[in-house]
Amino acid sequence: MNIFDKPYSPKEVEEKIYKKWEDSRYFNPDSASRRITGKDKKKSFSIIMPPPNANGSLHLGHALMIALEDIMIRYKRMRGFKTLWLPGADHAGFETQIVYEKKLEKEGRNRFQIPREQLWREIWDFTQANKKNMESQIRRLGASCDWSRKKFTLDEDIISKTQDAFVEFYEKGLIYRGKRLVHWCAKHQTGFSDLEIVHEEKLDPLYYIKYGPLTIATVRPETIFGDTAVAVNPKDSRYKEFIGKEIEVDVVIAKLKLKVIADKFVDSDFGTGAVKITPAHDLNDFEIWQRHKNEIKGPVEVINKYAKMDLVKHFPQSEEAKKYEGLKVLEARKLIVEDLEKRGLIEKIDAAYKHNIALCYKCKTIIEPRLMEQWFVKMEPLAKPAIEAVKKGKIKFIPDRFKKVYFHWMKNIRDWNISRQIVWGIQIPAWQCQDCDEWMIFKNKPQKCRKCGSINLEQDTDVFDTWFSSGQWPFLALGFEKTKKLKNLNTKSDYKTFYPTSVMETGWDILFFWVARMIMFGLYRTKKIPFENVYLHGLVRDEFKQKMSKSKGNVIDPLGVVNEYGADALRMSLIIGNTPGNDLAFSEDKIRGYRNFANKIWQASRFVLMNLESFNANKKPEFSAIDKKYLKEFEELKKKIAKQMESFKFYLAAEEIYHYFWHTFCDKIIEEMKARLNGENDNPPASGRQAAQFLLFEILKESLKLLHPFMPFITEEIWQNLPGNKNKMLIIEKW
RNA sequence: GCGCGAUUAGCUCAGUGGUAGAGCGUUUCAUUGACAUUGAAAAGGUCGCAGGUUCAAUCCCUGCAUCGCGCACCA
Repeated sequence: MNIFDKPYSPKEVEEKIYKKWEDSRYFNPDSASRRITGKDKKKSFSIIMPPPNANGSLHLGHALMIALEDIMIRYKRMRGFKTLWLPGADHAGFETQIVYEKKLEKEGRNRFQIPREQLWREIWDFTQANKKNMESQIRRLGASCDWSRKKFTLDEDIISKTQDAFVEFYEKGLIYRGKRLVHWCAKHQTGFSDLEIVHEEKLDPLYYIKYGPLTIATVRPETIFGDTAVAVNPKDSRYKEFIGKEIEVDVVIAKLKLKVIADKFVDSDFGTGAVKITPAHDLNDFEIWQRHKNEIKGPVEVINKYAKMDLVKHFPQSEEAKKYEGLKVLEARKLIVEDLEKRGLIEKIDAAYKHNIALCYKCKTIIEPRLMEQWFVKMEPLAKPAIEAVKKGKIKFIPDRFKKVYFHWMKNIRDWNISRQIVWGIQIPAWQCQDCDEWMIFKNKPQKCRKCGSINLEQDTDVFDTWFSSGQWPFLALGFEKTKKLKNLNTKSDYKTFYPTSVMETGWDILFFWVARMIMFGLYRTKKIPFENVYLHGLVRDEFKQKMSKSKGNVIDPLGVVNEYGADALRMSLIIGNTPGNDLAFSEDKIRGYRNFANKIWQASRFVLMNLESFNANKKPEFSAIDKKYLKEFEELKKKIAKQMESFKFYLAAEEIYHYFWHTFCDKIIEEMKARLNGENDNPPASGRQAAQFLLFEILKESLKLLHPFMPFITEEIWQNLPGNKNKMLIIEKW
């Protein structure tokens, strides 16, 4: 029975072929490289798959990532490299926790009422189920990754080594605990790093408030209770006489004695040129306080973690204070403005002052800066070598322009708050004495407090920012051991063979979150770059360039597409027309086009095979001039495509082979050969037919190889049905 | 505010210092002989605007405009 008697059915073929690949174990470099010969056999090529978040299903962005990486991997494997693509899944700390919290909400439950261990277990089960589902989805997309090496970011060894890193950083002085203003989301009840907040332009009233003898302008009058000073620019002649003096300010619930200080930060042209200083609730004011620690009073916290007023403790004797207690920030703002107005203390109000406010990136709740003790990583010493490595070209960015964005961020980097007040993550190995508050950093619980000797020690309940562990993913996933000397490592160690990895392929949107941190951590811990190339893909958008989102209803499910049109068609439609760093407009029309192309490959193969009667592959026929021209052309095409593959121009390579196969091989060569295959216009008939057969068969075979990285399933299926290819597999053929 | 992109055919995008390219779409024609998931052909572009460099600019430089994005502690 000839497989070409039926139309090509991706659904049947793809699952069958994937199973064959897995059974062959050729995804594993140890098996595959034994079968491939070539001068590059000893060289390795490795990609660590960015582990998808184990909190949902794969979306088109994942499909794009899989397609790109599989193309590189298959190409290099066929080129004879020892090729490893290591798959994994990410526990995705905060992200997963909020996905799970939404689920809890639907069930009428609340995370704050669930004991820590139980919540952890529940989320664990949740991620395990997602993980399994995602792995099968990755298979459907044709990923030739080595499943025997798959890793999860909460595997025991990963947790352990992440904690080691924290201890090591601490010992080297790169970690400190500090009471700082932290970006706090009152809804999620956790602090964030600078990257997890977004800024949004907003119009708010700007209040001019009589402030003792001065007038100040503010958008947050409710923080007035926490004011500890007034600042002016040292050069501002209007306020010269006040500098260094104390003024008395009526803040409704009390009279505050505040010192006037001079600081260059203050812009004389803004507002009145005098600024109220609230170190507990404003990042700038906090910094001003730090510069004037000896002159003025420190932070007075008047807003609590629920973003509600909390001031009676500071003003116990004030009756008025009780009125404000427990009010939400915005309610308190309204009330204080009313009260100030009653006292004639509001000078004027600019109704629509345009400014930027900080929001939680996830729920868009207004960030309430809050004074908290957290663990911070000193970034500057880590950033320096990471900037150098890119500057010197040890790590290349594709596209190159992202270097600039990277440098800009790295040069202005600030210390990184890695404490998160959630349960889903790797718990920080820090222990606090309950008697004297001393902190100790050890992998395991110390016997007793080093300061007071108490045995009453508790572990920090906070967990790491998930990027603290993902930042170390490339070397941790490859089994890096800090404790052993490198030369003592088993020679078969994956770390030794595959690190530094060849390419990190991921979305540009996580350049700072992830890529930059991997470079910093990699250089610091392993003394090597974690990868040689960074390939950054863009966002997959809908056909109108709109972001896909559930609420817009324009989400395309990659698995739905695979079921209807096949993974090969999906992959082509994600690759062609998609340049690195740019977003992609995606539509079903496009997929249909490549489904048609798959059919074209099928039909062309069918035609060539149908006409192979009495063909002797071992006997090289006499080629005509035009035959030679075609063969030469094809050789040139191969070289061109190889060059494009090496320079990461997959969109060009794919288009090139697509165009050649359809419009040169099918439309021209096959059409021309038809007459010769039928023995027409041929003298003597046999040789012309032989040459035509040879030519068609040769170009078909070689085209399948060129197409394989892009469309692995259909090419493999056809390959195995070519005469003489029984039990042979295209996946390990020499390119 | 600082920075980064983009601007080329109806749409989505490539591209190059020397008569403009692809895919999709459109129009016309063809066709039971691998394939209608097809073939042949056609229409369609002052390559955002203004200067400059050059023998020659869509490409290099400068400025401007429009759109998009990133970063950012001016109350």
